[in-house]
Amino acid sequence: MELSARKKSILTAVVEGYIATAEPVGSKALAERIGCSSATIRNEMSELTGMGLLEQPHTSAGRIPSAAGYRLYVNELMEKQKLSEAEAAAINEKLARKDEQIEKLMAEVGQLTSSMTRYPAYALTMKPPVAAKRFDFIYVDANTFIVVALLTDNTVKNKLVHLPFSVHQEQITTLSALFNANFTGVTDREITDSLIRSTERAARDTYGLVAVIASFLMECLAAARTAPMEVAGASQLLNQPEFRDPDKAHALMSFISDGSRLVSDLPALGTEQEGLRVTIGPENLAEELRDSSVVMASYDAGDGMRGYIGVVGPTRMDYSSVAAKLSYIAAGLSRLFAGTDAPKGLDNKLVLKESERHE
Amino acid sequence: MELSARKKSILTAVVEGYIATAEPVGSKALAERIGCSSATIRNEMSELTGMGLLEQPHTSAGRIPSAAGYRLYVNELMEKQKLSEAEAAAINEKLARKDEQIEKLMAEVGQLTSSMTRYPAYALTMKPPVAAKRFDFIYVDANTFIVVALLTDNTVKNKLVHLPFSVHQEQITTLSALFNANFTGVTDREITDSLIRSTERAARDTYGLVAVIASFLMECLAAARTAPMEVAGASQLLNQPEFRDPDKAHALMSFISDGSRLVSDLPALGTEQEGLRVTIGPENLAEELRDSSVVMASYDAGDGMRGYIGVVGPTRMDYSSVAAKLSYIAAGLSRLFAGTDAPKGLDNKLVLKESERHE
DNA sequence: ATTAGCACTCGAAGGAAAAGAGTGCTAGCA
DNA sequence: TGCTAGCACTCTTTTCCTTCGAGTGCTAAT
Repeated sequence: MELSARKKSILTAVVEGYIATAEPVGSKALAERIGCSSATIRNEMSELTGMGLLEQPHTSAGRIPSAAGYRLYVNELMEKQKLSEAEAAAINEKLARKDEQIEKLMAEVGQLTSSMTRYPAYALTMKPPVAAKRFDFIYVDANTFIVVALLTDNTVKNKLVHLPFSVHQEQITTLSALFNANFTGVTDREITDSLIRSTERAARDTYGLVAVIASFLMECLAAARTAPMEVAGASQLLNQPEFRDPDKAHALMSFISDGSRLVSDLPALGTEQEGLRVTIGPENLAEELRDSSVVMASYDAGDGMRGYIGVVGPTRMDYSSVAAKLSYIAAGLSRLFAGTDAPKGLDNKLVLKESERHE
Repeated sequence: MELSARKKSILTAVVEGYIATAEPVGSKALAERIGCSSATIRNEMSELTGMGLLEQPHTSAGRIPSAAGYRLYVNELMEKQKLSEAEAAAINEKLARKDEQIEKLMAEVGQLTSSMTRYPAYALTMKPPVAAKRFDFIYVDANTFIVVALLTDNTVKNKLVHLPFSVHQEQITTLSALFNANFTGVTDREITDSLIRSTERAARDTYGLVAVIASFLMECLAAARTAPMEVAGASQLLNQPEFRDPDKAHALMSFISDGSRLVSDLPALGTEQEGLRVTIGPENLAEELRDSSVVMASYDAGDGMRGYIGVVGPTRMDYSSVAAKLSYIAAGLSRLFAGTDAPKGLDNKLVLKESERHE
């Protein structure tokens, strides 16, 4: 059922008023803004309450939006807000010098997001499965060699291996050839015991060397896929009046500080609109988030990777402003990963397309 | 001036009572424990107050320890507490399976420390300067090669380089030889412009390749030295009654969440006793820590590295228990790094001494 | 030196009253 | 029919006052 225009503006005004002040909004305050008397507003509000879009904390208080009210506001009523030039400039400046390794970049993006929105923020990247493209074994000395693996996502992993016995250069070379033959193009799930056994036989490896290197490879491949989740600015929660109760604050903060809990619940839900997803209060799966809202934006991290940034806050979150900021940052990140912003901090004569580096 | 034995036990009782209850301690409560009447206690407490060891929140309240009182308690009165077997077992178990890269290890140690003490914790490692031991350049294709650097701390760093022009295998080999000749044994401070220039000339490098690789190297060396600082469990603060005021909690939490602020102030102060250092309230340099105390323990991380773990809490911190736990964890870490605990998670037939891996 | 006793202080807790904000409803008006 | 003015009513918040109790400081007695 479609709402009348006036109901819409009343709902909008209640939502925005409540977002701004954290106090229930009364009819009198709206009369001027809507352009009719407070009694009329009261009637309308009463109906909106009946429809489940507004709530009354108690009989003689103003109205606050219900989860459904927020949802309607976010879906239909909210105006797309623009960033101030100063804000845009601040974001651009932060993103401009980003040529670091991806973990650091994510950590800084998290902090940027948190400081711009004044809510706790998280940042993560989802990667597709990877495999090794090639192996190189560097012979260091009789007891030492280095395994270097170039992965399909163009990251490089390495491992220094010390042995309690001697090997010859040729043995290393053989091993290298075997790994290049047997383990390239293989994802972590495809590394089976039988693959390891057969390679061991081929290498005449009685010391478990193959197994060690294979398990190193599996670890790398698994790690390359799991998202490094960054959480920043958890203490921003304490700015919000709804978290002046330390117990509530503590509960939510422990939850969001545990990245794994957050990430396992987040991507499952909500529908995405223009790369933006808003999950309001009880829509959240996690019990701990039932009084909170989550706004997340996604961006294209290149090579089929998808990245996410988001913030957590009370349901009374400034959705409009947060959405604008997240979209802006996400767009900046997409651009960054697309490489149209040349990575800086390197000698630009070279225009190296610097891959993600691993340390 | 030396305190009488009775004054000492009164001070001890006040400190421990206040630590336990967060309430000012009155004379009546102590009478039984000390073994004389409350009036006597009052006289003694009055003198202790005069000496600046105790304080009165207001006329008709009990006494609480002053910073000086805590200090005296920590230095002379506090009994070394032993861990319960369950606690020790929990720590051992956590530390037992630690063969990961150092950043992850530090993060987990921080979390362990925080969860054992119920205070926010931090963990960091100070490393001596490092240099490269050897370079290997892996030719991938005409436009791509990988630089692998083995550092003196036995970590391996690598970088994938894409070129907008072609190179031959031999050019890469030449470059490799030059880097092994000019850049091994060189710390980050010693990489000068003139060194880069002369290498560039020797390599007939007109594309700035040498500069790019050198700057990569500098970054690695610098990063290898700077401590990765991990902060964990900041939300534990909210368990403490002194941080029920959200503003205070927020102020301190933002401070400790910013690792750099913390690390710059911490190591400067306090005197270390048996690897343990306690900094009480106003002894802290940082304004934000003036109402808080910091306890840190150091451990030997091998290869001349020193590691630190610590917790931040109210001045009314359970120094005795925290000190015991930190010492135990620190000792465990020293043992871990000394390698007497064999790293697990690897095929033990091999007894690989696995170096720190870099990704 | 220690203790019992007592007057005094000051915060905490409780409770009634007043204030204030907002509603729901009814009646009147265009 | 839709809007508005008015008013009684509800419920929270604030304020103020009292009471209570813990604890002190001091004095006098042991």
